[in-house]
Formats: sequence, structure tokens, C-alpha cells
Amino acid sequence: MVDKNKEFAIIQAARDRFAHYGYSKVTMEEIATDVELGKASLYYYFPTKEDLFKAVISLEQNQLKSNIELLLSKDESASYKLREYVKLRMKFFRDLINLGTLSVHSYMDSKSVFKELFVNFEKIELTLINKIIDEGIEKKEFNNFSDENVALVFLHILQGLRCRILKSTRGRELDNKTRDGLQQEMITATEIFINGIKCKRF
Amino acid sequence: MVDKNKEFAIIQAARDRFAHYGYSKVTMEEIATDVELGKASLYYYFPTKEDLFKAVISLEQNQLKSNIELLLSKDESASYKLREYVKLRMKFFRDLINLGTLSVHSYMDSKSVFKELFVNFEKIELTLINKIIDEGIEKKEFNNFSDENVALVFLHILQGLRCRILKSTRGRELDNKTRDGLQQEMITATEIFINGIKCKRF
DNA sequence: TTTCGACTGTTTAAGTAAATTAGTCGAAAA
DNA sequence: TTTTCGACTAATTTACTTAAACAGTCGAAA
Repeated sequence: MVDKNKEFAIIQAARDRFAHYGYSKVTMEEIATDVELGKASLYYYFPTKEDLFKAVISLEQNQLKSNIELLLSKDESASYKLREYVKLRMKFFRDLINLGTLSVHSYMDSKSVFKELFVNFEKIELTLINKIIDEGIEKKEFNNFSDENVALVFLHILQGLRCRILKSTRGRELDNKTRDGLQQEMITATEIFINGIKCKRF
Repeated sequence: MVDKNKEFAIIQAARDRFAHYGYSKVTMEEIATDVELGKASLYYYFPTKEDLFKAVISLEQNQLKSNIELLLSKDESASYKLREYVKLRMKFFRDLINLGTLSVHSYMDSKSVFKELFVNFEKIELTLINKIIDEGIEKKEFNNFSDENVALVFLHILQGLRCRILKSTRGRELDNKTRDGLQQEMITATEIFINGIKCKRF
């Protein structure tokens, strides 16, 4: 039985470095030093650097997923839930500064093993958004759009707004002003979107 | 007085090559050969390659602008105009295959003299979209949002959706299926947006 | 079960030489 | 006077080479 505490400590250290510098700029030796281990010892816990990275991302994504699921269980309107969902999502990317850029750039990466990681999470997000929208439709709060891609388009709008900003910063992490502007745009877009799918008789 | 016809022929030839291969992959010699001139002759009409490129982009952008202004002058609803505006915009990018990717990637380009070209056109687009929205508000067709950034957010949504797709194709021109998907997303997003700003009493 | 020093093979980065290409100029054709 | 171009040059890209950094292994030992 492996030491789960140490394993977690490694993930934490890796997370902090990856989030700040991005995947490729972090060496296994640096992470090892952070947790006061030799580099070789890391390989006792994680067979490859990619596996360690996957562990970091999975943990973060699962935490976001849990937070959203908690939100969904609340007795609130679908509009409220969608608004709060966007806020949780923005916080997620705020914390993972360079992981956010990675999630975008990873698509470009040819050998990208990470692509599936983000593609897979997109599916999870889609399910969650659809849950909110379906709930809204059921409550007659949202219009019953025949178009089943509404959730997908909404998610892509959020992704797109971030992508648009990220292309201009090219790797460098975005400054506060830019990030605040992005968040405001996402909020405005969300408000209009909610209005756009709201049932007129509500 | 310079030969404006020849100048135009050069712009056309340059346009065709730039649109297909992108700025950096096209040489002045190739363009010269296309119009059956020596390379040096091109410099009689355009002082630099950048100037030639600017001429190409300006012409295209002005054509789009004219088309949109013609649309705005029509006696139609603001919703209709916004929908048609998006269609014109999509056609613009469809024709300029690699110029579209450039408009996105140019932000990254450090020395980018082209950036201002696209930034400037963004301002023009913004003015046109605002004109549509203001008209809609005046006709009580759209809600009088206190937020003056509605047009900006809408434009950024369109830019974002394209940007999202472009990041995955990394330079290569996008295939028909992907492009159709993008266009469908833009149309759906536009419909929801229009609904979202529509006056409930309309 | 956990740690690590001392390896190895591969990938990346730095540096350099060769090849392209943007841009010039003076002469000459139209 | 307007337009064309061959023969340049200087700057940029590309292709290649070499040195350094890094991911990952293994056997020993704590």
C-alpha cells in the first residue's frame, strides 16, 4: 500500500508549479525538490510525468465537478444555477492560471495525450449544463428549444471568449485588468444567453 | 499617374495567394509571376510587401463594410439585420480562408503591423453592430440594456467561436465539416442572442 | 515500503552555415 | 513620363550540427 499522503503532497507541489509555469516548463527535479525527495522517488509514485500531470488535472476537474454538482442539488432557479456555474468555472481557470492556457493550447499539441483529458471534461461539463437547462425547461423557466445543441453552443461561447483572450497573451499569464474584462464579458454573455432561452411566459 | 488597373490586378493576384497560403508563405516573386511582371516591378506599385498586404485586406474589409451598410439601409427589422450581418461576416471569412486565421494569429505576431488593421476593423464592426442594436432599441424591438458593451460582447462571441476552432486547426485550413459546424454554432448563438436582447413586449 | 545515486537514451536549445527572399538601383523600353 | 526589369545587397529563414537538459531506469540500501 503506497503512502497516499505523500502522493497527494506530490500532486499539490506539481499542481502549484504546473499552474504557474505550464507543463513543459516544469521539471520532475523541481517538483521532487519541493516535496524534499530525490527525482527518482517521484517515479515510485507516478510512472511518468504525464501521469503526474493527469493526476493534477483530474483532481482539479473532479473538485470543480463536485462543486457544480453541489450547486445543482440546491433548490434554486435554473437561471441562478447557470449564473453560478459560470462563476465556478471562472474561478477554476483563475486558480489554474497556466493550465487554462494549456487546455486551450493542448489542442494544438500534436502528440497531446492531454487532449482527451480536456475533451473528456468537456463532455462532463456538457452533461452538467444540459442538466441545468433541462431543469429550466421542466420548470417552464426556459423555452423548450428544439435545438439540442444549446448547451454545447453556450459552453463553446465561454471557451471561445477565453480562447480569444488567450491568443493575444501567447503563453504569458494574463494581467488582472484583462482577466477582469474577460470575466465581465462572460457574465454579460451569460445574462443575455439566459434571457435568450428564457420562457417568455415566465 | 500610375496604372490603377495593373495595381488592382496585383492586389487580386496577391489576394488569391495570401488567402490560400497566408502572408508568410507567399513570395513577391510568385505574385509578380502571376501578373506576368518581374518582381522589381511590384515595388513600383507597392513600396513593401506589407503595404501590398494592407491593400488586400483594406479592399476586402471595405467590401464587407459596403455590403453591411447596404444591409443596414434596408427597411427590415433589427433582428433580421443582425442575422444577415452574421451571414455576411461568415462569408467574408469563408472567402479569405487563411486571412481569417491570420486575423486571429496576427495578435500573436510581435512585430505585427497588421494588428492595427484588424483592431481598426473591429471598431468599424462595432459601430455597425451598435447601429443595428440602437435601431432595434428605438423601434422597441430590443430591450434598452443599460450595458453599453452588448455589441462588444456579441462581436467577441463571434470572434471567440472562430478562435476556438482555429486553435485546433493550427494553420491548416479548416475542412468543410468543421466550417459548417462553426457556422451553425454562430447562427444558433446569434438566435439566442437576439432572443436575449429582444424586448419582451414586442 | 520507500528512498536515492548513478546511469542511459531522447528531446530540446543554442549556435552556425547555407539558402531564400524582401527590397534597391540604374538603365532601358514603351 | 510611365513602366519594366536584370543584377545587386542586406536581412531573414531554414537546415543542420552540437551541447545541454531532461525524462525515465535500475540496483542497492535504508
